Amino acid sequence: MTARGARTAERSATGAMAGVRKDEGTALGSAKDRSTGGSKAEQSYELLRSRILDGTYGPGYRLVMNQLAQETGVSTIPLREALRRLQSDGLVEVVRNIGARVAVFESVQVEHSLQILARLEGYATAICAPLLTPDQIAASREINARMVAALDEFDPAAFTALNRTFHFSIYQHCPDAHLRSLLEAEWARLDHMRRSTFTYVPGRARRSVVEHEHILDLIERGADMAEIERVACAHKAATADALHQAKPSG
Amino acid sequence: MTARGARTAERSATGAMAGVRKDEGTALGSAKDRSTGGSKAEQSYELLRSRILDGTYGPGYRLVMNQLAQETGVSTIPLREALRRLQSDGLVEVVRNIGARVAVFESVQVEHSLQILARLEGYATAICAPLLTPDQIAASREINARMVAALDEFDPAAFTALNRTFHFSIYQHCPDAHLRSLLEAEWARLDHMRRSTFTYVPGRARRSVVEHEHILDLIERGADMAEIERVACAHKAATADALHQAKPSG
DNA sequence: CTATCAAAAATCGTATGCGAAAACTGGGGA
DNA sequence: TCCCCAGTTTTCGCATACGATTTTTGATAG
Repeated sequence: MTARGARTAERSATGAMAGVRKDEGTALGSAKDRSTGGSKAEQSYELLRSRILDGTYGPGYRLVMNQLAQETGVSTIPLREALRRLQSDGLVEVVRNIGARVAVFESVQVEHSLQILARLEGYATAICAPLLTPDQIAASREINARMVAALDEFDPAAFTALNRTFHFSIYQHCPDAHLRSLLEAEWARLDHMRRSTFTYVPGRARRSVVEHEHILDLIERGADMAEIERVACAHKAATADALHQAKPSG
Repeated sequence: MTARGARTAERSATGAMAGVRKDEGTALGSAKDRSTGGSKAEQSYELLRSRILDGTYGPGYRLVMNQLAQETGVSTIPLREALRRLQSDGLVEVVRNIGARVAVFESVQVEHSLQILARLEGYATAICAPLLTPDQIAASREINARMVAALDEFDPAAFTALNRTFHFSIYQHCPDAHLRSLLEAEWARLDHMRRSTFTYVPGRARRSVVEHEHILDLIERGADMAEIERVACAHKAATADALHQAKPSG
């Protein structure tokens, strides 16, 4: 081994993130952009991600680095990193020497993602259940009530958004940060996929809110974690199945 | 479509100047390496990842870009991408303007990861079960037999490696590529974590191979997917529980 | 001897520029 | 008419260089 690297890994074992707060500097990105995030790579990642998720860059949209650089005012290097991260997230597909484009999903993958999410969410819901305070349960119940309202107003978009908010309200304090991260990534994928193939099974939403209430009841009465997991998993798996029934063509 | 026209690449505002040519056959830079491994970013990713997973770069090891660049012969740009991807994988922690270091895990996270893996693996095993041919089942059974052999020879490392091989032999043909990707990432995390806190519960391995056989039997006789999922999930969750019992301090 | 501050070192962040690989386009031959 | 091939264009890949920020250290006052 090279003796040169002997001084590595010795410094500052604490290494915690320092709360830096330094403004002033480059002329390109507007000042507020920097305050929100950190590096331009980070900002670019957030920007591209939000644009993909809100549909500005639809499925199949080609993300050309030079073009994006000119558009956002940053150079290609931060954009490259952002695209790589989005690639890891599964939101864009990158081909060497060809380019990157927003991922295109087939409808069957929505079901796949829902099934994966069912498992993760079931587990997360179960381990978070004993940690929830009555206040938090009430807040979740209130979100569910707003879902009913969105349903009455025939607002599928709001319903979907609230659905996500509902589930995150349950496992937002999940002790396993990695699990939270996986859930967020999977929800993001799902949100984007639903933009590709807009899927909405009519009868499903009504049952969904009923199941939400059931889950909350189980949590409230301190039910067994295994049962909560089973119910929460079945809840989302039922959505996947409903989708499968509605679109057997794939 | 619409994205096609607005390009205006705007290149080569500069004429011909400073034709610097570099032709050094460095460690990663030789021409034939490109055909084998892809881009240098990809190669760097694979290299760093393998070194982290095989323990060359242990937990907490500081990954200094300049040093890595000098060591591997590539510039910092591909290394940055590699580190970002490893960050997404959860194998390294990157702090802005500070540096990257190999992630350090607490023993409780091994249990968390095992629990997550249990859910994903249970589902994957279930949906792959009807797709397995008798030959493939026989191959999996043979791997399980080698696990028994490793157990008789008191070779925990080989046992762990075979355990991974066994499970991948079942869901290697999983129709959901994303699920495969998640499983691989989670296994990688787990492999690395086990390097941090070497965990091995004595009695667990024997039961593990028995449960493997049980899972194979269920697959062979075409059992219900729900039952296969339940058993496969319980199999790995039992490992997590065994760990929890053995180390209540974590 | 300790605390504080300034200068220096170390490290990351990103802009610029050039080379290389793939796609596109046009012309020539079967 | 269709296929093949060479030149052009577009785009990514990455090496270098410089700027920004953080940490460390050495000197100095208390």
